[in-house]
Amino acid sequence: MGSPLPRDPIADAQRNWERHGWGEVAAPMAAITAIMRTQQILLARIEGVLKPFGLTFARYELLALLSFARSGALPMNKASALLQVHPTSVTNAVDRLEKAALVVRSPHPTDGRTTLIELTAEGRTLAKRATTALNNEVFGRSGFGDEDVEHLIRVLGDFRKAAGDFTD
Amino acid sequence: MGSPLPRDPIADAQRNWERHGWGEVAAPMAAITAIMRTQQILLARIEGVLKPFGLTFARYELLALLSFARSGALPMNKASALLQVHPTSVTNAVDRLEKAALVVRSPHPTDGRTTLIELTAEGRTLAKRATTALNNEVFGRSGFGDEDVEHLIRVLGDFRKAAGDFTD
DNA sequence: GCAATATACTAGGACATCCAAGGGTTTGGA
DNA sequence: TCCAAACCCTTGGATGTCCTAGTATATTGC
Repeated sequence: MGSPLPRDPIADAQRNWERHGWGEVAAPMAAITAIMRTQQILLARIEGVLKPFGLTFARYELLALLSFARSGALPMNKASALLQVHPTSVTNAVDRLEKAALVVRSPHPTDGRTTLIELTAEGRTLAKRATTALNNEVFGRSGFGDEDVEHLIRVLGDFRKAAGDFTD
Repeated sequence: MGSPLPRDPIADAQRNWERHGWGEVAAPMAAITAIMRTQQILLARIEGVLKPFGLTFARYELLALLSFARSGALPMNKASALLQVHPTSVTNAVDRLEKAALVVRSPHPTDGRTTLIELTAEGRTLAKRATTALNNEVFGRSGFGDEDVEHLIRVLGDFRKAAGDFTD
């Protein structure tokens, strides 16, 4: 999107924070800002790999989730909970996936309120192909060292748990 | 948005990856997914704090950036580069900030292509108040330990540099 | 058994991000 | 000098996220 900057803008922000008397929180501010930016970079890479498949990350996540469900189907509310996104976001993703014939909506057998999302054969195939691409082109070349990966999993896991994501 | 899950969905995904023969990349996948989710949680907290000020994070970042510029003004392309977002995102943010009378657009004195964004008095005041709130309610209570913060800054800094964000 | 409450999904709206294109301004090489 | 290439900002369109209702179906409690 732009050429490299001569200096790290987040390190600069951290210095500005310190210079203005916020030294106490300058480091956490920098860490949080770095997380935001890293997410942006990673998302762009992922979307780039998924584009040829006609998928976005949101839709891919749903496909992948369904592909791991024993029956290949899940209630929408379950998907919303597991993906940790708003129910309307799932509705949105399912609308588009259904248009692409990758999933189908079907009524829940016993609960009339619930809608099941079911993977189609094409959906399952595409999920597999997209997963291979992502693993080869993004996750397999994350740029993070093995130790850093372990550290990230632990630190962010603790954070997410403290934030109320899960009990465990 | 939902109540806590009984189990960590990312740890489950990692197990699924391993179970399907992707053990090599399961850990980086989990780390990356954790970064995405952590960003989502942090963004929600930040937006929650900024809402009373009538600000979003994107607009706040622009205000904060301007407040650190000596003259309180910056060219739009400079802001785009420093915030590392697409130029159209800056246009969008400036449109709204200008409607709220927090910034003003003015022509660049020597380059007719460039537009300067300038902080108004209210903009400067609001930036200061919002910064205090964010520092007290988010950055000051990040939930990350001091060592983890240092580690995050280093690891993500290396990642961003490798991704081409800056030279330094 | 029936009304009140809780749940599930969807429609509409506000925002943010990016990409593709278009119009105006500068710069640089022929 | 002058025109093509480069640069800057904006408009319009596609997506995604969330929130706030609104409708339909289940569950609960009296």
